Amino acid sequence: MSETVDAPAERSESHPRSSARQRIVEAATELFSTRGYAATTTRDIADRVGIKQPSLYSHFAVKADILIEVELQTFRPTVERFEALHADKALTAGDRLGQLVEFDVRMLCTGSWNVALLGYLPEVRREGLAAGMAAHSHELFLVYRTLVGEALTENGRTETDLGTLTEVVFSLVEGIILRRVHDPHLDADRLAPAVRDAVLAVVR
Amino acid sequence: MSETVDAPAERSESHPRSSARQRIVEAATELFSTRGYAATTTRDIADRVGIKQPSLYSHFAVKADILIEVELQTFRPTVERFEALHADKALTAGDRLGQLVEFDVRMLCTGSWNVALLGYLPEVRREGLAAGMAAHSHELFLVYRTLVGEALTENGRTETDLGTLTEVVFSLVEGIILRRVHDPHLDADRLAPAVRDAVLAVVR
DNA sequence: GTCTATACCGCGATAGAC
DNA sequence: GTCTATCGCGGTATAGAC
Repeated sequence: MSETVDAPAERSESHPRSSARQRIVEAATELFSTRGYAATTTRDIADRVGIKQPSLYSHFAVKADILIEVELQTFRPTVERFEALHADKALTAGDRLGQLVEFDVRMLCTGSWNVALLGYLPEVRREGLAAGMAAHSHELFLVYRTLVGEALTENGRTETDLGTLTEVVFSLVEGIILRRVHDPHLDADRLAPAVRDAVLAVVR
Repeated sequence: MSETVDAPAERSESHPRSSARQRIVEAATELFSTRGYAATTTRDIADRVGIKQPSLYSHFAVKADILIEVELQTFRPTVERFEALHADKALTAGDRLGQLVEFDVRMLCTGSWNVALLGYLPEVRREGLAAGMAAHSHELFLVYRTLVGEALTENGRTETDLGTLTEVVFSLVEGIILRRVHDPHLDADRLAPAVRDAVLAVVR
């Protein structure tokens, strides 16, 4: 569960001299995202890395462990960033909500692949492999609910059902994941402000 | 491609005396939605229907054809309904947009299973099996764009990027599909008006 | 740690009797 | 149209040499 990370800071950018384990994780990230988990074979991954299929098992005991590591490396940095944005009390709640939305949409638009979709794949959820992503998503939902609540009171709205409105805001942001399925090359600079403005209009 | 439907009107409700073919489609709808297409085996489907696996091939030539039929039966009625709502010129554009959103959210919330997710599964898209759903989605997008455009002029807004705003509205509605993955029992009566109000706030 | 060889299983689909 | 039997393939994972 808790894993020590000893790298200085800039590690996840994929050095040219990455370890074999790291290259496996990166190949799997692409393949799982574009083909799905069940439809990606261990041979696909090994081919992409340039090793033979059984060599994967020197680094991971079972296929599912590769997916777990993909999750960890994908969502760890974003969670940290969310916490920082959430805590910056120098801004109004509306500004913090807006910044969070913009950051979130940019993450969903600009990652190399549409990794966020992974947590919604039925085979991933059914095999209980989405625990990390579900936890991340739930934590993020709580942050959104806090900010939406603060923004509402800031705007003098006390009548609204906070839970439902947070669901709507969350739906608006996460919907970007599905948009990206239709168009893999979303323009973050165009969409992020538009979604931010939409969220702020909803809580106003 | 074009298939004659000779049933009177009420056929898709699954009679107790359904044909074997129809029971296959209904079992597959549930299994594909909850386990994914690749992860659902033809034996799974046959077991659910109460026949042996090879008997499926008396009704469908290949597994993919079952998915195609699931798509057809799922999306045909909704498209017809969309057309009707879109064409009702007795209402203002805002009202028509609101009604369309409410209807759409209710469809996404209340179907027996989260079928809409099917069109976003990587393995379905990669094998070119999402054509029907993609066409449905594109057609729906055009309807939304028209209504969003009319609502904007109705509200005196001419400055806005119509394409981007339509993407935002669409994202808001489709995001419900992902919400339902987290919570399969969404309350349509609570969410549909909330999403409608959010959309109307965004175009105001 | 990577390789070759292979075990073992479950998949989609076919053949042919009834 | 459904059954039993089975084929051929490709999946994950292991064994053991190097």
